Amino acid sequence: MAPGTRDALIEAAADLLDRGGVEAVTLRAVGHQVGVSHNAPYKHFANKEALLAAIAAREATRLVTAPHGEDTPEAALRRTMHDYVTWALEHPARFRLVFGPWTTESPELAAAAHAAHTRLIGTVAAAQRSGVLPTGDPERAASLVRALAHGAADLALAGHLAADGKGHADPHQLIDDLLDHLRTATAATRPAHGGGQEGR
Amino acid sequence: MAPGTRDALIEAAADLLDRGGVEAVTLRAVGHQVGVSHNAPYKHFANKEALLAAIAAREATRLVTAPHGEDTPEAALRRTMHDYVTWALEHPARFRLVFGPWTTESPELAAAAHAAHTRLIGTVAAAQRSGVLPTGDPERAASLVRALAHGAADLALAGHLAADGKGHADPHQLIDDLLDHLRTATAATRPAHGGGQEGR
DNA sequence: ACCTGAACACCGTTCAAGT
DNA sequence: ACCTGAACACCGTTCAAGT
Repeated sequence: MAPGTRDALIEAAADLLDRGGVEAVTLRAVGHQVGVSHNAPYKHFANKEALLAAIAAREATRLVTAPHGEDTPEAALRRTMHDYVTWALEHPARFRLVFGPWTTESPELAAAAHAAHTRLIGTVAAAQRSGVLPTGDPERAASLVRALAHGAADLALAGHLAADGKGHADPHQLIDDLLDHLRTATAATRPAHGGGQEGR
Repeated sequence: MAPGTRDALIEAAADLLDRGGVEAVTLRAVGHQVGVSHNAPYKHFANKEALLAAIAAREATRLVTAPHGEDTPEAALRRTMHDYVTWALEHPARFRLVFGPWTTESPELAAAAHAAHTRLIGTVAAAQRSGVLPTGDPERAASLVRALAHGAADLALAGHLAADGKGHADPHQLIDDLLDHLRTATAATRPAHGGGQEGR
């Protein structure tokens, strides 16, 4: 498998990223941690941004590859969104790297993001069919749910959510609030035929 | 009024920020644009972050100070959220500065943010009373609406919303979608008594 | 009270060499 | 094919002076 200094560079950079944020990942520190000179990375990546993009691609691929237990459509959607903010809160720097603006075009990163997007649309479409999400373009509904989770996570990370420290607006609560309201709205516009799924 | 090089520094920094993002605002460039040495800013700000915080505070104050026309509660809420994303899309760097993580404590910035938060809660509470938003803690409902607008703006700025270029998920559309759904959900849980407000 | 010039430590990036 | 050392341009920040 060869020594694989390229993987070692990514690993070291990800470690520095988790430990001190994106400002802590410097080519000199990365090289030092791997035991290599500070410009050795240029033999494996075009520049620093390409290295960061490689971290983002690795992380995004892992997220998409992670197994999803089989649940009812609504539970699957809820868990997907909760997992999203849980991951964001645990790994702020990775979150910003993957879902922030991309300065470098990375085919793997784009592919992973597209796969995640496609899977979410499928989950949303299933939830729509089971009557817990309003009908309409599944992509549009997916964007709605995704935008809320993203905004809740981003505001929480920035410290702009719980204004009075009373825990008034936990990101997880906001996700449940949204899905509850959407289910209520869906039930209202549907011709009442029993009350939807009560499958446990 | 004195020459006011402090204000000139803020103005120049904001100009550089709009033009080339936060990475373009360098103390040397700021000083040069004002016609002063590159360490003159240290006579007015503790460091670079304090200068950026001053920009954020000025911007946040302007946002809160901006006049709000008098509308029906629902229209006021809708306009507030649309204005939020319009501003974010027009001034991405300012948006990230004001609503991103604060690295420096700025009393003015905190005060402006608190004022904006308080006003939004008032708008939300009025919308709740008029029956277009679900009842419950106004702060919680405000956070829901705010998180969606923030997430939609942030994803759009990062280029992660319109996946297929078909304009499937415009941030403004998502805001209207959310408020439409919330109104529907509210009408459903309310004892029907005519259909809510049709006040013009 | 405000500003300057030189200096320091730290970056990303390039390049001529080395194996 | 991969790596090194020196060098360059650019940062934020500090400090001894100047007025």
